[in-house]
Amino acid sequence: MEVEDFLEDEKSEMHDVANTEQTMGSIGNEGPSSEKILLESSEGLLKTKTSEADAAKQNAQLEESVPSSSLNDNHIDQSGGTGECPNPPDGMMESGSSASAAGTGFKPDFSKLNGDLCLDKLSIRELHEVFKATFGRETTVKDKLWLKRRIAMGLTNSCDISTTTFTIKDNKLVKKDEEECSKDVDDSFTQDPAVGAADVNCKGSPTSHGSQSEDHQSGSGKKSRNNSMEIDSGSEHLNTEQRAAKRIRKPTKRYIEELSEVESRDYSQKLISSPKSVGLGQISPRSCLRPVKNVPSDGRTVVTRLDSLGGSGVQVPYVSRVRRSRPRKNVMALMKFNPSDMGMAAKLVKKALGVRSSQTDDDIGSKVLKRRYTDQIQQPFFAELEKERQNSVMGRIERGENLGRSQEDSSGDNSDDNVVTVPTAKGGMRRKHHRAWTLGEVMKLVEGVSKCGAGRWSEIKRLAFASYSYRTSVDLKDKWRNLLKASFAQAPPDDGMNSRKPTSMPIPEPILVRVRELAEMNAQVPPNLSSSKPSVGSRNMHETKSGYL
DNA sequence: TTTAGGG
DNA sequence: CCCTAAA
Repeated sequence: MEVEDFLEDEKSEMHDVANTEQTMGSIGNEGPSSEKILLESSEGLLKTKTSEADAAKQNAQLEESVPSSSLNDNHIDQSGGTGECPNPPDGMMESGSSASAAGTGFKPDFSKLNGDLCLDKLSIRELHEVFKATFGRETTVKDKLWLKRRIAMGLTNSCDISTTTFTIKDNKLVKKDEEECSKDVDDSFTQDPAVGAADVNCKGSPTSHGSQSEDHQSGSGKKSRNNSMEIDSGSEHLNTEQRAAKRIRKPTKRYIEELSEVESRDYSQKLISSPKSVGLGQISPRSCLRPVKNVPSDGRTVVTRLDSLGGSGVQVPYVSRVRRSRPRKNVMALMKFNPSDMGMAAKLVKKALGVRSSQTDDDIGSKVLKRRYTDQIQQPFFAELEKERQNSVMGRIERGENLGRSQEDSSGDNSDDNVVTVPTAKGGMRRKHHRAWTLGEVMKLVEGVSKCGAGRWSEIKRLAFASYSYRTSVDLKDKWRNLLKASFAQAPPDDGMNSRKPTSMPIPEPILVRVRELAEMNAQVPPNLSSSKPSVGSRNMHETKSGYL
């Protein structure tokens, strides 16, 4: 799981990089010096998950760091004007290429990372090099994943400590302040060849930039609490590894969803400031409501917000929770079945491609695909069902219904989803993940029950509702329960049954009749009512049919 | 994971 | 619709 998480993280990081680079382009021009872009984008890769606070901090440290899209000019000017690197020591950067070295005095060999910015693509050997460049020492670890992880982390951390502790020169890690070098670190480092050089260079190291970086840190909740110890000290796994886990741990889906729901309104209204953080000039302690639009390769827009998890900033995708449905193990099997109901495909496609940027839920995308397939491929069983329905009561109804309110059917699909409502503070309980049942759905359900029997919701779900990623088996069950209730509650066959609740869409009597039949077949009839509806099916069935045919 | 029920 | 206990 961890591995997966990590991989995923890397993926998302890449997206961010793309985004970052874009942003870069525009900002770099006005920036003090534009050569930094290179370094910055590299940094961007690695600090994807850092909070805005961190970003601010880095602003101070890098002469001008990745301006997250929402950072305003102030930040940049500030950081730039602070006189970042007062005077980089002579030897420091051989290239004097301003940029990199600038604030941090940290100049890893980013060329290794440059270009595709993807550690993934590097060979072990290359990774070793990068590792060396990053940590200033060799490594013999063969594990690619470990290396990548380590490097990424090292670089990330370097943002924290580099200012006061280390600097890199010619691929070698150089300690800046001797005092800072704790024994532990020394010990571990003396094992390394590179350390020799490090120690030598230790003296002439640049002056600390801590001063100005602290200025900024006053604004960012947490300081860079780490000194030399924190850096990769060769104690390999333990300390750092744990920290790594802490830093990059992905929020659970549930967490994301829940948070999204809660904050959804805030976003739609004010993007930057939330009620909480607006008052404080500083960054909100909890989560910086800062939606960032990332444009992944697939073209979809992903909105993320920053949240602080475990102390470190994490980009939490802002999604709208449609429903927690268990991922299907066998998608193909799923796609095989699907009863009719076309037309929604178009809508869905539109929706998926549409303006909605919050549509991140995996549902939609796959839904569209599934839908497309399933429109073509129909499971024989339900195909037949479909055919059967053409001449049946249901068919009649369905078609009529579709004519009458087809718009609503599918638009209900659109309008309702995502408008997830949530309990409001002052009591008003708005609808949450509510999706009105369309008649088509109801009928599918009924058909499904008739075939599979009530209770086998899973089956029915799989067969008749494969394409509705919402609607879980539980939903079906619930709906059936309601139908049952409805079918028996009101509308005794030949009574004035026009007294329905104006609120909910009335279910056509024929359907109710059918439900009743099925209920009786399944002995689901409420005991008290069972007597009132003794003479069964054939008559009712016939009557109903004739009535509509 | 799926069902069955209660809330 | 959500949540859970059971199976």
